[in-house]
Amino acid sequence: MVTIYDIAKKANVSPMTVSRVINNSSNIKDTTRQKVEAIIKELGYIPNSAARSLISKRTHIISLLITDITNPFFTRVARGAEDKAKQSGYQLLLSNSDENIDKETEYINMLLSTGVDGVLYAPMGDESKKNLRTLVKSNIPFVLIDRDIQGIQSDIVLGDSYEGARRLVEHLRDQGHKNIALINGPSNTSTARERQRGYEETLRLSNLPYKKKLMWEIQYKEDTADDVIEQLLSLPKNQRPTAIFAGNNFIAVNVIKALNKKGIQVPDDMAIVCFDDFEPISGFNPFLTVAAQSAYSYGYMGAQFLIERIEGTGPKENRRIVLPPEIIVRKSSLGYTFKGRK
Amino acid sequence: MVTIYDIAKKANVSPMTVSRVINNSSNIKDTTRQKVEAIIKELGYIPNSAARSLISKRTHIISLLITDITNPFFTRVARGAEDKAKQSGYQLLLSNSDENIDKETEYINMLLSTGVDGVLYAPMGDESKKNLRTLVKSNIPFVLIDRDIQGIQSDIVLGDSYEGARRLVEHLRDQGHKNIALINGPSNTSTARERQRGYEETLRLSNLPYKKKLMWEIQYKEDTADDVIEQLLSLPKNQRPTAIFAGNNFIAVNVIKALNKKGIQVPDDMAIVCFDDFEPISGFNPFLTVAAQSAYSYGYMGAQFLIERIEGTGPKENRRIVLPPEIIVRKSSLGYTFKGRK
DNA sequence: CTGTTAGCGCTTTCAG
DNA sequence: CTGAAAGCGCTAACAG
Repeated sequence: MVTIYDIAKKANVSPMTVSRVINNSSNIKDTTRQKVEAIIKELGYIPNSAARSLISKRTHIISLLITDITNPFFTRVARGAEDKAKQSGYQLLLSNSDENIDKETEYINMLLSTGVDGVLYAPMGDESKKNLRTLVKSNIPFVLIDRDIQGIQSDIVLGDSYEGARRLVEHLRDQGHKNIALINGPSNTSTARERQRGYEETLRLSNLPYKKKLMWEIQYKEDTADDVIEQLLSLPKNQRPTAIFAGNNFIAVNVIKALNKKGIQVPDDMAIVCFDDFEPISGFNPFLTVAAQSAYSYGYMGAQFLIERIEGTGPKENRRIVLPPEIIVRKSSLGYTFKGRK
Repeated sequence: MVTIYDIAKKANVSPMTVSRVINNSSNIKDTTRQKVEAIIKELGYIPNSAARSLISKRTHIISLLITDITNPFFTRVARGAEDKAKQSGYQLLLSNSDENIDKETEYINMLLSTGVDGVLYAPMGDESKKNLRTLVKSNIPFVLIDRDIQGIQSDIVLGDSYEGARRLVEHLRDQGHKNIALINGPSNTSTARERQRGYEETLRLSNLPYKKKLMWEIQYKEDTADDVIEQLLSLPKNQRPTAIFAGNNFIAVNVIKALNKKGIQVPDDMAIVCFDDFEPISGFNPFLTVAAQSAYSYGYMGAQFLIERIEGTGPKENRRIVLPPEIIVRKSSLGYTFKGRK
């Protein structure tokens, strides 16, 4: 391994001078600088970042803690975060919590000992609060993305789940649907709660009575849609839903699969809408009507805010960015059964 | 920041004893260990990994260098790599080269200075050789995934592109297609070359003459499919393809979009097959006939081999794992035009 | 079983 | 503009 001492010896200067050259310090004679730079190149010297971190307390690594990179939503969050990180000279550490609080906690501990400069944090749910408290105690900057946690002060970038839900349900209503079911994600996430609020509010304002029997809650990751569908289909004909609002894209997929098993076709026999688009596939064989979120921006802006916190630029007050979802109407909510009934 | 000195003072032992406790060294009196551990917990001590790395030359970070996390294929590679890394106590640094050699080189330089323990490397193409040489020179272990590079010695995990191509083209032939076009990725990747070889070989063995005019090469990331489709459609009727073998999933999507612009419907007017599935969406609205690769395994096994290299376990000889693709026949290659013609 | 010493590679501080 | 000394937090090597 080449060190500044090797460079120094060969250049007949002190290690300190080499350090100054590396750090682009001013107050260096041009000829000295050139001589040193030549030798650095010649020997292929690379600064040892462990030694630097030991002094600077900075690693230039930020952690992206999400629930699952495999979800196209988070894939794009990751891409946005990575692009911004790279631009600013940071690297991105990837962690999947799998919506599991223990796994999340394990990662938090790994992150703390790795000494990341900050955490871009999509919490699995309200239980994440204890992990966030750990970060606060350790003085590690973080920015929340996608899901809000009550009582935690930080910058946050998320989507308007309430508004998206409202517009999705309005769309179903406008298609003539009366019995609209909600199959939501777990209510320990702010997004699920907001989506439910939007759902209930829209039904209320539309004079569509909402019934507990039409409202279900399942996990984002485990597929337990079969049970729910079983229950929904066993309702008396006049109460049975003709449309389903799924909490997110994965739930929608599982719901559709469960429906298909029962011989129910989407959209002919059942309309489906959900949150989160399926890029990049949605571009060519579009099927699901969705409230698409600017996932890339969540990552990009989140990383930007985080880096500003790390570097001490950026405002005193916490920023809260709420991005509007875009409703994209596709086949899954445009069945034949209700066409023209409006 | 809490250090071993703080712990030592409070426990009335030497820093070295604290260090031994942290590292689960044997030869520690049980009472001492317990006393120290209690204080570690009390003060919330976390070992400083920069200081450790400075001595051990290990960061317990491995880099995943891929072309684009946004491609579902690489998303799953990443997931596999991360799962294995976590199991073994490593963290994963994410880097997207975007099929761009300069970006890839930039990342290699960042990695070198971060001091990662190893690189799980999906090279953008043959140009990556110079970056691989850099790693070799710096003595950083790496494992290749997905794409092979001539003249580089290392463990490698990849798919059988030749075999997959053969079987996709045979499938098209069996559907009655005579004029089968190839729209391949850039020939500076081993995968594209192998797929082309499989394509040519199958046509030859099937006594289907292959023509230069039916063979095209485009980028994986830039969408230049429109030009190619324009050219293919302008061929005289008896030479015009009725089926297209696309080099990968992204190319297939762009090809389908380009066809649609021209009013050509898939699969009725044109059959399409390609490499790489579109998980997780393929599960419910399946459309493309594909040669699906075990992307997760590439990442998982690749990470395993890499960690074995890092830790000096594992065999002397380089391992070469070639995983067979699975052909999944779906709508996109089952059009009406040729049905029953066989 | 425990402690002392030295040093990993770099930068801060102070002196010239 | 340049250098010497000290130390970041930890552990290897040796001593007891």
